[in-house]
Order: sequence, then structure tokens, then C-alpha cells
Amino acid sequence: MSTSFQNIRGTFDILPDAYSDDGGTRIAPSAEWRHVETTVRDVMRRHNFEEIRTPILEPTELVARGVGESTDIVQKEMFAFERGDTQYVLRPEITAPVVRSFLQHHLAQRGGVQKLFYLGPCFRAEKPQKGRYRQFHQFGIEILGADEARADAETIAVLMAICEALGLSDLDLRLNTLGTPERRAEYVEALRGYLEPYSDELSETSQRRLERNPLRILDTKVEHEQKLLRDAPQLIEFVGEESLAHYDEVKGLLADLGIEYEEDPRLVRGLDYYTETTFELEHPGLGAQSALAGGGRYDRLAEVLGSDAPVPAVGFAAGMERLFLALDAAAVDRPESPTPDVFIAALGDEAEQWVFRTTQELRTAGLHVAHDLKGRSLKAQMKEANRQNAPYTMIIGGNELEAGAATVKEMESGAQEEVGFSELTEVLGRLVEAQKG
RNA sequence: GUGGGUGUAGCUCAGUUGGUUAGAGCGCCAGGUUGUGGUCCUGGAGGCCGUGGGUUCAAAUCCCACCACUCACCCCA
Repeated sequence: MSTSFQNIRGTFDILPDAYSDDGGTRIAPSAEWRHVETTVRDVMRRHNFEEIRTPILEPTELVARGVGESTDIVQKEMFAFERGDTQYVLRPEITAPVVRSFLQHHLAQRGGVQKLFYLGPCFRAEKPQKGRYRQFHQFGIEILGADEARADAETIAVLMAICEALGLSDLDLRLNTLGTPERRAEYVEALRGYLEPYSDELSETSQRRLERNPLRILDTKVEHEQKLLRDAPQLIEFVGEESLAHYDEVKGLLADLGIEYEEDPRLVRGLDYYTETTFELEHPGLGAQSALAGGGRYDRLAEVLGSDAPVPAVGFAAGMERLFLALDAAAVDRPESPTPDVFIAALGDEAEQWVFRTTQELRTAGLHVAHDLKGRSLKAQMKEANRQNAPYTMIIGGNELEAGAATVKEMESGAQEEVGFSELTEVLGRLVEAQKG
């Protein structure tokens, strides 16, 4: 069997079984995705976050304004198209959509602070590589309406709690503050002033950034540029006292929670909406894509999106694919795929009919029941039961129909017993219960 | 967008200095067992050897182009 079609570049299928792509990256099976998603939802619930689901399709303008015109995402990575007179974009991240939804539906009117989480696919038209896809999956939170340092600290705490619940350790948390947009703007000018004389020595991208977004030059990896930056003005020197106090408070709260971090004055992040606290969570030894999650405060985003009142906000976004890479690297135990409680094998037309009906009854009673649809030999059906790892197999043939009792076989020991049709549900239920306990 | 790597069965991979009908292991299907799985034995299905062109009596093998995938740079989750 074959097809001339294949999945779109930079996307991947999640199958019942794990498999490796051509680069050797393991694609986790659907059961593991479910496990991670369930864990995320569970930790979110414990931290009192509520789920929000927004459309995958958003107006292009929302992303352009929210994420920032100067960002790579908007400049070259959007899957955008036009239909009629509307500009659509496949969302490249979920913070701007959540804030849009928050404003549109006046969620502030629910009262108090809105603690929201999300989980779903995002799209960026980048060149794919290990840990980076064109359709990828993010989960994250947004705390809207709180400017307190506790909101920053809780954001980080939730992220760490999820990683811990998944069994991940040895993570590096890097922390920085960008200050207010006003002070940040002053710094940007100072940095530009410092770098401009060296303009000729900068790489092409850095030269472009010098005009559009000099802050981003800070995380350059070009050695010469790093050398130049050594004597450049430091962002922290421009950060105001209030911001510093806020930052100190965040650090104090993290220390209280026993969360270790490392300060990184160069940590800038690529999205324009960040202010004040920013952070990034890395797993060492993941290659180029070591960032599992990133986030920070974005107190001005709501206003950029048209809100007449400011909405202080903080959040993080984590990449599911990166998480799986980290889980692989750490060789964390994974859940196994669910197996049937019982496999029912049938012999002959009459038995098949009976089995088809009884299977339905057992399933209604809550059992996970498998059976063969193709009327194959008993041997083939037993083989199938074995492959599916069913702990019990029930055999129904002419003898059983005549006796009114099923043959129930315990696969591991091979022991068989007769169970009257009338007590099938009860007995099987009990056996399965005992098996699981 | 710029570099590097790799393309042979569902999967992992052999395939000699170019030489008949392209192989192995695992997996799949069936039989050995007319009603019993896992081990074993036997058989079977499954390949445009990534695509196109070139060299040659002869190409999976040599040359060129293209495509796909992948890793990295950039940037990000």
C-alpha cells in the first residue's frame, strides 16, 4: 500500500505507536501525548487555572500588532492568506489571541484576576529541524489583571510544577528584567548610539536589527559582536527603581519556593510585547533547540490591541515537542498504551453473531473489549489477542453456545475456566478489577 | 534565506572491481495443530533501488541535475 501524498513539510503524524523520523527524532505515540496533556491539565487545575480555547485562525493584523511588526515571526514566518477582503493567519503563538479574547469578551468583568491556560497547535513558516516544526504544539498560561510580583512567581512556579510532574529535572531557568517600555526605549537609543560607529563590523542581520530592534542584537552568537557588546551600555543600568524592586521581589518569591534560577542580563526574547520580568527554561543537551519554554510580563499588550485601560499581565508558553525531546534525553518512563481488558474469539457464524452482540453489552458495562472483525481462524484470533496484550481471552464456539457458558482463558498462565453466560459481565468485571488492582 | 548529510521492502540495514531474476533480520499473512496465543519449523505477500537525464554491451553501483527528508546557522516553543 502506498500513496503519492505525504504530510506537509514541517508537520508530523502522531500514531498509535512511536516511530522515528528520518533524522532519528522519536515521534511519541498518541498515548504519550495524551499523558503529557493530561498532566498539564491536572497541574493547571491544581493551580486554579481555567482553560481557554481560541481559534487557530486569527486576523493577521492581531498578530502583526500583538507580536510586533519587527519580529521574525511577523516579518517572515506567518502562514497568512487572504480570502474575500479578510486577512487570515494561522496563529504563530497564543498570547495575543488570548488577550484579544479577554478584551473582546470583557473577561475582566468576571471579577478578580483571570488565570487562564491553553494548549494547542501553532504555525510558523520556518525551516524545520530537530525540535522545530511548522505546526507545533504549545501550552501556556496568562495571568491577566495582576501586576504583583506574586503573579510573575506563580507563572514560573506552574511551569516548574508541570516539568516536575512529568519527571523532568536538571532544567536551567534563566531570568532577567527588561524594565518599563519607556526606560527600555531609552536603553535602546543608548545601545544604538553605542553600536552605530561599529555598524560596518556587524553582520547583515545585526545591521538590520540596529535600525529596527537593536535589543535583539544582544543575543547574537557572532563572536566579534559579542566582544563589541562587552563594553556596551547594560540594560540593567537603565531599569528604573520600581522595576528593580519588582524584580527583586520576584527573585525573593522564587527563592522562597525553592526554585533555582540564574540571572542572565542578555536574555531579551524575540517578541516585542515583553516588559519587566522575562525568563526562559532550558534543558541542557538538546542541541540547538534547548528552550523548552519562555515567558514574562507583557503589561502593554492589551493597550496595543486597543484596550482603553491597561491590563498588567504575565505568562509563559512551552513547546510540547521540546518537552518530548527533554523526556527522551532524560529517559523518563512513559505510560504504556491502553490494552483491552478482554479479547473475544468466535468460531463459526452463529458464534460470531453472539459475540458481536455480547461485545456490545460488555462495552456498555464499561469493559474494554476487543474482537476480530474478519472471521479468521481461532489460532489467528488468539495470536491477535496476544499481540494486543489482552490479559483474558474469551472463546465462543458451538460447544460454548450449547452449554451456555463461555471459555475464559487467563493468558499469562494459560488457565481456562467456564463462565455461565448469565454471570459473564459480573465475573469478567471482577477479574479485570483484580488484574488492575 | 545560507551551508552540510542522507535517500534500497512496513522497520533496521546488506548489496563486492558496474555483471543474470536486488537480499537478510524483524514485522505482516498463511500452514504445520479440522477449537487455543507467546517458542519452533515451512511457505507467501510486499521493491518505479527518491525522480529525470547521461556514460556503458550492461547501472542500486559511475557522472550531472532535480526532488524529498534531515542536521545546523538565523530565530524561536
